[in-house]
Amino acid sequence: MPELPEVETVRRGLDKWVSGRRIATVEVLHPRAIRRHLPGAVHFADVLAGRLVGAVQRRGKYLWLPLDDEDALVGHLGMSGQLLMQPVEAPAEIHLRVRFSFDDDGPELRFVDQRTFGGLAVSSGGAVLPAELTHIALDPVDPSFSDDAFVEHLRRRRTDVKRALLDQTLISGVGNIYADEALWRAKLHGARQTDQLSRPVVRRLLGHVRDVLNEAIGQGGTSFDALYVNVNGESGYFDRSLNAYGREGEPCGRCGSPIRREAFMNRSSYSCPRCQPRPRIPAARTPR
DNA sequence: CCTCATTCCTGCGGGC
DNA sequence: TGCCCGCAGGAATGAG
Repeated sequence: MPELPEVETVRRGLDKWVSGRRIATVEVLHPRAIRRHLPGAVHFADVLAGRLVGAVQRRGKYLWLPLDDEDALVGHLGMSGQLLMQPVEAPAEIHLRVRFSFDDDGPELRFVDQRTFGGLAVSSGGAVLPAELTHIALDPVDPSFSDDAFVEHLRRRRTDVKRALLDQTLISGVGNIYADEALWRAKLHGARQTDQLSRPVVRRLLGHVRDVLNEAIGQGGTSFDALYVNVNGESGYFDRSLNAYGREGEPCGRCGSPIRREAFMNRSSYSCPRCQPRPRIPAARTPR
């Protein structure tokens, strides 16, 4: 499940392996992988052939390869997407969706994606910031991220704090895993209402979000299975550091209470029943 | 402008 | 042995 640390790990690998190289040919093996590229697969391949790749960029869970002539190749890994560097002669992966060769005949770039939630698209004139990403908020690792603006914005919302953390237009890069980890560190239940949290509490929570993301980046991300890997096909090992996510029934690292799992937004939330008590009024929705 | 539910997709594992 | 179902879940989309 690639979130910011996993995408950043991929970005670093891509930057090392494809920046400065010129794309030769592009082969689209599954149309769904380029569904966001409205002109279609033939145009996608044609417009990328011969383009020089610049320094690889990232915002939240999106990454993009700036191209000469100010366009950009935008990518999102979705649930199971991988961007892999492979020797040209390596056999095709089962879920290989798009393949890029380079004019130096070196290793090729492959987009592999089992569940096809991810995708690639060419953004016209999007080298600095692709138009497809303008609605995505800065991520907390970005030097331009404003902590003050985030605190005010979140407190003006009327929703659960976990929903807010997952809202990419409010803060980007946080997914289910790191939301649960940050909430555990902040000793907050995800169902707490955003408009009832004090500024210091929100600020502290943001600090934990940033810490957990940075620590995970330092360890090459989290991986529970082979679905998430870096460009060399290796898994990160931050999962050894997880305190809440996926640990149902295991003792809380602070108080020893068994970690609980609750349904939330058609997925799972993990938390400590003692450190993170459920709010007394789960969803008191008073008309304004 | 919000807020929220729905939808996309496939492999895996549990239950019967 | 094999089938069915639920689960994993990021983000676009549209309704209200």
